[in-house]
Amino acid sequence: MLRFTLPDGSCKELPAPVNVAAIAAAIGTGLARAAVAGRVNGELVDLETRLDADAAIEIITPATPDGLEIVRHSTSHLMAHAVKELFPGAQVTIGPAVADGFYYDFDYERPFTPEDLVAIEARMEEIANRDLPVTRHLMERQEAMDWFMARGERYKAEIIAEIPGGQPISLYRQGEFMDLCRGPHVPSTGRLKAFKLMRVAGAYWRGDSRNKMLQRIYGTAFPDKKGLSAHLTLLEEAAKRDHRKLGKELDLFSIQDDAGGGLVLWHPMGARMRQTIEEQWRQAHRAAGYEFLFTPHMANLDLWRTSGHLDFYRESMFNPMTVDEQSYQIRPMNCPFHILVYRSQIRSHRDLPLRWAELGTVYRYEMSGVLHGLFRVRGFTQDDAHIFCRESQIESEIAAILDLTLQTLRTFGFDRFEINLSTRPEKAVGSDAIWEKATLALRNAILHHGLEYREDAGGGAFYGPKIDVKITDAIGRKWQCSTIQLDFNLPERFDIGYIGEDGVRHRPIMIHRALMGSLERFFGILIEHYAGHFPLWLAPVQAVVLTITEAHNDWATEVGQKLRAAGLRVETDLRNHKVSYKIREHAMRKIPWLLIVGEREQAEGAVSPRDRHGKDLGLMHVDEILHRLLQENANRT
RNA sequence: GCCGACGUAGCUCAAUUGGCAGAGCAACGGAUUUGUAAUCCGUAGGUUCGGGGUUCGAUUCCCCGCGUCGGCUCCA
Repeated sequence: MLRFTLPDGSCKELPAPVNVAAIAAAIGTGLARAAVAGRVNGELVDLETRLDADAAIEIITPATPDGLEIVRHSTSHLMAHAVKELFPGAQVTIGPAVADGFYYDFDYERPFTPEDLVAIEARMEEIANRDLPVTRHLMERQEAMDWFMARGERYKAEIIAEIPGGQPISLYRQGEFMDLCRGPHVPSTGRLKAFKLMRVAGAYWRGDSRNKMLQRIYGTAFPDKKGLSAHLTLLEEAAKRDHRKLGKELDLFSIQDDAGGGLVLWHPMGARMRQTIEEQWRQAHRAAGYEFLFTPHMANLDLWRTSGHLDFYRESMFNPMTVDEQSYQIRPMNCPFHILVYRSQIRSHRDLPLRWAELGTVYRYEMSGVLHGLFRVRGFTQDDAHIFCRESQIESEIAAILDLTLQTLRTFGFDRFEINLSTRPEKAVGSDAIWEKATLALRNAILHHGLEYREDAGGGAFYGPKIDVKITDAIGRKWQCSTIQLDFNLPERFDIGYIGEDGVRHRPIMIHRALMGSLERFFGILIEHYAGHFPLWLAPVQAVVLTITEAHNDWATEVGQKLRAAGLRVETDLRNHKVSYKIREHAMRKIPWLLIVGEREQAEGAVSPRDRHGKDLGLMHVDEILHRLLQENANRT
């Protein structure tokens, strides 16, 4: 008898030999039907895996993240199978499950067309319906290489050559199709019921642009049709929120060839929003004890030589320009300037910490193919700041920065965070002692906030450990905006110091941090997060007063003036059009409040407010709506 | 940068096998004075991304360039 411990702590005893599927069956028929794989002593295995010792076991169903990944991985094999049937000349390479589905890279004589995708998907359906068993086979290294080489699958042979010795080489067979794979996989192709091929794209073998470009087919798969259609709906929803589309519709910004790719033009409505964002930022920083700097957009190339950017950041920098026979560099970062300000006088330990912030516009060279709306640009403004402090102040400064970060993100409607702490990489500057001390300070600051975090060991930059904060938007997508980065390098390179209590010169610690990251990108995220329906405090136009006929123009004008005088962004629409026409137009502009003015309103010194959901609040005195709007504006809801 | 798809009026899109480049919205002019998501009539609007080629004839086919979009880390 073998004894299997289930996740809930209970046990099942079964006579050997037994496989994972049999254990699932012993637990329940429903579970057995849903099972796609098992986890035995922490390791994922196929259902057919035979067990001949006691073990901790878990049955994996597609409802779990692991199960879903297996379904997707198996679907990628299904796709490769279909491709090999339709295009026998195609070589298979790799085909993993990824965040939203899966892909498989092929080497084929020509690119796949959208029509090919339709055919491949149809063939996948057919193979799934054949319900072929998916079975695992172990092979000797040489045998496996010969097997693939005999079939012209050179990529697979290359992969096998790289598998470390001692590791078993496993292949999975479904019908005529056999693929090198670690597994595990679903037990049969019939288990794959809901998938869709999304697009073809070029992708380099091993992601290296020196290698051959392969044809990558992306697809997605779910345990059932319902999951698939929910996912497709989400994609549609994301498309509706696309900031490039909304940016045009709401006339917020543009990016035009005449100026250049990746260079953003902020239109009046977008600029209003940016000013609101910046004003909020300034006020929060003032309250948190920051000073503000303004520094130039370019500098003598020597500055970038001293900072080291010329060595390790060159690829992202624009070429220098020549001024009076000297080379000048448009800035990719703000930090060297802040250091120059620091260095402009002798600093005492009593001066520290110094917290200096700047909305600094920087220019970075990005390859043309990666430019993407506001998300990936060549000129952008960082909400940058540098804190110079003593070692002993690291922890409290980091804690304060975290505070300000979360407070800022919450203000903009984000309240789900994911925090990442990245520690010392192999190659690094600074002593082990300072790394250890600093990393501990960062960890403590996070714990002090009672925040959960993940540690990325070795993921830090060579010049210091860092904390990244990711936010989750309204449709569940994650974005990294904030970053808090310690720097042991620049203070050294610029040889900055402060005089300590002991009268001796010490090296300060430098902290770089950005909360929103790039204002352009953050703005894009805000647009998508709110789908253009901005909260009142951010909306470029907060209310429009609109008339029924021109007999009400005077009153409407007066209302507009009164609201504007109170600091609200209010327009009046006196045009000779039907109300329904005007309402439609402003509703499409996603204006939060429409204030309708007609005979009755005029007579009573009132307006009839209509909220963004189309709800008519009825007659309301102008002072009352003013109060209400101011309230809403102040609450930032 | 590389692979693929795409590029038509300010915007969203049409235009058989190559045969006079169109519609709606927006703009402009006029009529309409209107009560909660589109009043009616009219006018104007184009180097079909740029350049070259094939052809009697090119938005359409071919080549080059530019731009946009989707990708190019997620290791069998």
